[in-house]
Amino acid sequence: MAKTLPRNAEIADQLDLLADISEILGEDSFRVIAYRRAATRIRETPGPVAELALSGHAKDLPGIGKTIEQKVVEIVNDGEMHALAKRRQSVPAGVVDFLRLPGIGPKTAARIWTELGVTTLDGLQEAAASGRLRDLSGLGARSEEKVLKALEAGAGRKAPAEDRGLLGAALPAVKAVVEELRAHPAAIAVSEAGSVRRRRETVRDLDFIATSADPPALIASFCEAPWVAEVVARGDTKATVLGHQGLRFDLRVVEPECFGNVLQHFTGSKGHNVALREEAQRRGLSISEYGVTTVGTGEVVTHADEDALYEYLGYQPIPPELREDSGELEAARERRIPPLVEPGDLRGEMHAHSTWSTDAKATIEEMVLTAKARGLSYLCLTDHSHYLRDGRLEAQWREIDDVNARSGRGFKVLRGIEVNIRADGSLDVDDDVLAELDWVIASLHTAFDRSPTERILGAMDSPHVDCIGHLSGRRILKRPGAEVDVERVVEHAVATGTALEINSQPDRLDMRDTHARLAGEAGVLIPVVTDAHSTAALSYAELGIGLARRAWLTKEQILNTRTWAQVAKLRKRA
DNA sequence: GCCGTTTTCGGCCCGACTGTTTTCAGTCG
Repeated sequence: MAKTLPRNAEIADQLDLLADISEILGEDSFRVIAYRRAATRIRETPGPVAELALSGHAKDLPGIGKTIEQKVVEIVNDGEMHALAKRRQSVPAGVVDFLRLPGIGPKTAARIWTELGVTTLDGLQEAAASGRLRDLSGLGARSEEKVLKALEAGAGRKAPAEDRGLLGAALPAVKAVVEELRAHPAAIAVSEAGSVRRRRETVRDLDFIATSADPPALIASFCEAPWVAEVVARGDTKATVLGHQGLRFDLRVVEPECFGNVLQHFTGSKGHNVALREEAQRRGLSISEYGVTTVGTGEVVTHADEDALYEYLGYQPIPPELREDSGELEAARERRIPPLVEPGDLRGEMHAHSTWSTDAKATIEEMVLTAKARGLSYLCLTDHSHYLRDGRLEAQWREIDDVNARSGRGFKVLRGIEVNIRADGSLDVDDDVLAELDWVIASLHTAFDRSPTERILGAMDSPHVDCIGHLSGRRILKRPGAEVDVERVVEHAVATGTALEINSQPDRLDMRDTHARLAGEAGVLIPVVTDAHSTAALSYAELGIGLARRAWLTKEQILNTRTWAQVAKLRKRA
């Protein structure tokens, strides 16, 4: 039997651990950076990197060379990179955990271990409590205090992803704050920044950049807003506050002439900025949040406008969602950044539920009214198949007909369904019933670990299945989702003419960005859907559009930017 | 360890903050 290949996440974790250990051992810092870069690259690669490494193509990925490719092959063969296996012998496992504590980096971690002989978090806690930490030069009572406080809060013992929240939870708050700041008389320009602006699926700190005629007044209004639970830091140009749900908001007020530079800097990503600066450096330019310096002359140029900054550097303006160091700089140099799909491009909803699904909250009519108000012209009602047995499907159709009769021209409800792909791969609705429907979504809802890829491929073979719902079944921050071979699925979607949805539920966002990009490049038709179980949830479309933009998708690649008549012609049964 | 519009060798982003120290190394984003 074939060996199961290590997942990208596992390879990346090993590289990150190797980087941590190498850093503690004081090895060449540029090699450490190379390990970390490779780890990030591998984590963001849509297909299995192990497979690429075996065929000698992993080194085609930027940041991966012969040596790291070989290390990936070692994982396949022996379960662990040899360099990692060797170094683990020399550094106690607990010392690596020190790095997760604030203020403790590789140098300090190494000295705590070698000079104090402390090798566990418990040992560190004791050393800090008994005042032994201050024996190290450069560390004092303040450092001990900080370490103790962090350890009490559980730092170092949990995974780093756990302090992130869902974009869907943060985005409404971010928009409200931007609007509030803009309405202030002292405000000139206000923008969100950071990972929210890039529409990353999870976020931590929420960043805002503003220009103002009276910075202290704007800062004051920000800190004294009713939604602020605690002011963490407050200066004349910068403040950090906590909201009541624990979200952290960061506002920087800057001079109007460098608004573009600061916004670009604080939008990130870090990888994008590093790559941008490296390219600039080769041309004798130095970029910072304060402007672009020509190294030879010392001349500094600032930009009030972010697009103008990119143009000055020789790039087509790059939408925030693409700034992940995943090919956007090269594309922008060659002016190949595509016009990305926008929220207003959507014409219909293709995955939504009504009270016919007992887990949903709104009637068909209520869903229709909200969809209409959002500017849509059709809605595929795709209630769960298991709630539509024993004549209930026909009854649902009668209600659909009634609603259609009442809502008149300009809007249409289509007969759809979301069928389950059972553990054995079969669909839980008969073909003769599916044949009568306008839109059929097949989804995994159970047994995620039982041959998910084969079950999905099988569902796509059905002439009645128009679309696969939430491909992996993941719940962000809750469960990882099925191990689906996305490359095979995408290939088969093209071959069978099956669509693959982008599900906009805040904790699904499934397919994820890198997979959606792969599907789009292959020519799969991709509906952006909300899977709404309430009228309010129809607004999640914005999250799905953010995901689609992160996947470099244009209006043409998104199925429901078309009218229903146009969509119907693209169905596999058409 | 990776990489190339000066380079297959010799580079590798930038600035602020922190805690400690007295000029800075380490950490952070």
